[in-house]
Amino acid sequence: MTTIGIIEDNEVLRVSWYEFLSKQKSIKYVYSFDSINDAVSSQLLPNIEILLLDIGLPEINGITGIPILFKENPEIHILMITVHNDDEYIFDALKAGAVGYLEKSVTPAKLMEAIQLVIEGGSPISPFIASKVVRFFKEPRKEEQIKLTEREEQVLRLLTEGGTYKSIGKKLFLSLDGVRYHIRNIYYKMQVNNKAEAISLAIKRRLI
Amino acid sequence: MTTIGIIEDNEVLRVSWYEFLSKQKSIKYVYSFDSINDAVSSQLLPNIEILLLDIGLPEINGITGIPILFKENPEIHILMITVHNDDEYIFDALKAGAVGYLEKSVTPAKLMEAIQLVIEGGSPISPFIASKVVRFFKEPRKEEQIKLTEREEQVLRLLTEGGTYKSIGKKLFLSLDGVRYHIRNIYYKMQVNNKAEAISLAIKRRLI
DNA sequence: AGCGATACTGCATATTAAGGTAGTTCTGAA
DNA sequence: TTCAGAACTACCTTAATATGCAGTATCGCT
Repeated sequence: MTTIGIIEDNEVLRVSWYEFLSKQKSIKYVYSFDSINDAVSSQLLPNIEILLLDIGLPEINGITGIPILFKENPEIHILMITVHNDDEYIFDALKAGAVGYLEKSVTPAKLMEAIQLVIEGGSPISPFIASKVVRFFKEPRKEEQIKLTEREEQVLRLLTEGGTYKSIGKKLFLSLDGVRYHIRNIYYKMQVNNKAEAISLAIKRRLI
Repeated sequence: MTTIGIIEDNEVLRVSWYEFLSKQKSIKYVYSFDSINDAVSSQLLPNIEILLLDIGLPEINGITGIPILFKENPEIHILMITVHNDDEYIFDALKAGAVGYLEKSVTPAKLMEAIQLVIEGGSPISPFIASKVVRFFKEPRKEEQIKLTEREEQVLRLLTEGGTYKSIGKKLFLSLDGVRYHIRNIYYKMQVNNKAEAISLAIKRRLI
């Protein structure tokens, strides 16, 4: 038995979801609001387990509202619901801590499936949105991947952690010049000429 | 009408999928192989649009096989199929360019649904796997958020790009000591004491 | 007018880093 | 056996960085 919340400014949609969800036997209560502020001032947020959150809201939009909602209830599971394939917001929503991302056109059956999934600890993400996320990970499969030796990787990792030549040498049982030697080679391979650039590139390209 | 490939070393599974997929009217051909090498030497890869790829394969495993398969057919859509929730491989597979990630326990109906999705450009990812991906994006919440002033952000950004104090000063019309001043404050706020740590943290926490 | 916060500038010093050049040791391929 | 390369060690010079202490200018607030 779950308690669900809805924040959606479109009355027709809000009411129809409310009615639909209220009928489900696995759902105990359904609370609906038309804005973030409305939800917060209702004091009901702490009771809500799963919240369906629209992105396009008046005053405070869904994305910026996420931290506010978490402040009221750190345990809440937020499921974003979006009209168009609001690409640009996906990552912001996920970063802010949303657990899933559905399109508004979702069928009631799929909605219930998604809610069930959230309860079980899954993340419902509609497949077309997932493909954006997947593309995010895809690395330029091209040729010029920077190939570092094992030793160089160790050194680079310690560099990114803020190690000095001296401390790295101590950890890897190398002389100061040994460390220098590797760093020179790393810089050459990465086409950079200082720590800062090396670290940025290493993290961005996930070399470490 | 689609052409599907299967690479799976477990004969029972391979045959049963083969039989099932062969019966589907939306599928033209199904080719099945028991290893990456088998698939490559068959010369059939260029004809395959969607490939179901097992992770646990003999000799060359699924993940390391991905680049090899792409070499034979850069347009192929690879759908990973895994036994256990092989968490550790998800990101590697996505990085290598897989479009989706399903569990072996998937029902035939869901499998067909996934294939259809791939054809339409989506990414089928089972929700429990998606939740791992989602967690990857999640940022540490407000309280630990480091708040930098605009000026500090500018300086930090230039630092991560490999700028020296001198070059940063020139760009921001600051004296060397002006740059120093901001960097001191940045380090204090970030609780670090050198460029390297500041840059790593800045990128990881996406402060810049 | 005085206060505190913010945004700098200046200087001094010790440490760290970058780049050049050169020599050693070991290993594996020709 | 010889040769190349990798993985170091060594030394030198200059540039860049980290940190401490001191001082100034501006702004909003009381």
